[in-house]
Amino acid sequence: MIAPATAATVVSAVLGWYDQHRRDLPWRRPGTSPWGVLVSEFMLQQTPVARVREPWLSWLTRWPEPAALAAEAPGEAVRAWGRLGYPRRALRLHQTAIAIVQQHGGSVPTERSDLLALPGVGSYTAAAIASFAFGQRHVVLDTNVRRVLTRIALGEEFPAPATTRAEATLAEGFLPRSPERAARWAVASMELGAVVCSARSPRCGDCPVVRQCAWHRAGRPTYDGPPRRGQTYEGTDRQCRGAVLAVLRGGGEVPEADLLAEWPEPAQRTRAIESLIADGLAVRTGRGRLTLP
DNA sequence: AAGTCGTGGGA
DNA sequence: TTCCCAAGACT
Repeated sequence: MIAPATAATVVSAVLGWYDQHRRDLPWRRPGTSPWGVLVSEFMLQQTPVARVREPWLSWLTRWPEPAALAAEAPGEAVRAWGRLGYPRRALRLHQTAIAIVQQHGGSVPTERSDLLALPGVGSYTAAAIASFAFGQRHVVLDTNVRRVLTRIALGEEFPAPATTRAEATLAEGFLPRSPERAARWAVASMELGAVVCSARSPRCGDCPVVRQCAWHRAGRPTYDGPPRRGQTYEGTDRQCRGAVLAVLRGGGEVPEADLLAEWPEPAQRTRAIESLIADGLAVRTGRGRLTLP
């Protein structure tokens, strides 16, 4: 835990820092719709900010509201997703647009429980949308905030692999009472983690709360917890799926036999195609051809 | 609850 | 060059 007075000091300092140093991101512009916020949150799941900027702008131009996307074939969403990665997110975003139209009259729901029920919206994303789009008071615990709080309050370099309840409790200890301030704290603490308190090379010299940071005070000890899971990619099914989908994104129907015919592992190629179909990211048309859904 | 799911860039 | 990891969700 952390002393309430200390938490309040940290919040004030971080809010002040945010006012001065916040990045100008398109989805933070005043006037961004809840739909715009929702789309940004989908795109930002595991994808860096820099790569989301352009796709977000064109996405919102093409589909300025949920109904516009809902009216499209899912494959259009997958194609427009481009190389953002994890294309199932595009599918889920499309499904979410449909759910918003069918169950919420075309407007992004404001209740956290309703947001949570949308496909592709988990604990973090629901809280983020409710906070950023509707100014509500929620614990918004993403990878940035987890790292910031772990360093400040626990004195460790990295949080545990999985979010614990103790961590959520810790985060609640920082959450300001007023919704307006809580919502600002949510973005601000995320921004601090993204820009200053980064995973690789934290810029403690620029940090507004170095003096309150247990990790810094302890001499920035190196992480000694359980091994952080690596993400080997070369040679995996994911790589193969990505290659298949890249071809399908090119458009048209592709003869399955020609699709990645040169792939070194035929079994893996077959597995990738079947799993993409199972996921709804590809469909077989007549005569053994594959296309986007 | 540990694995799976893309892709690219900075250190 | 290689490695690490980035506003997670889902099973």
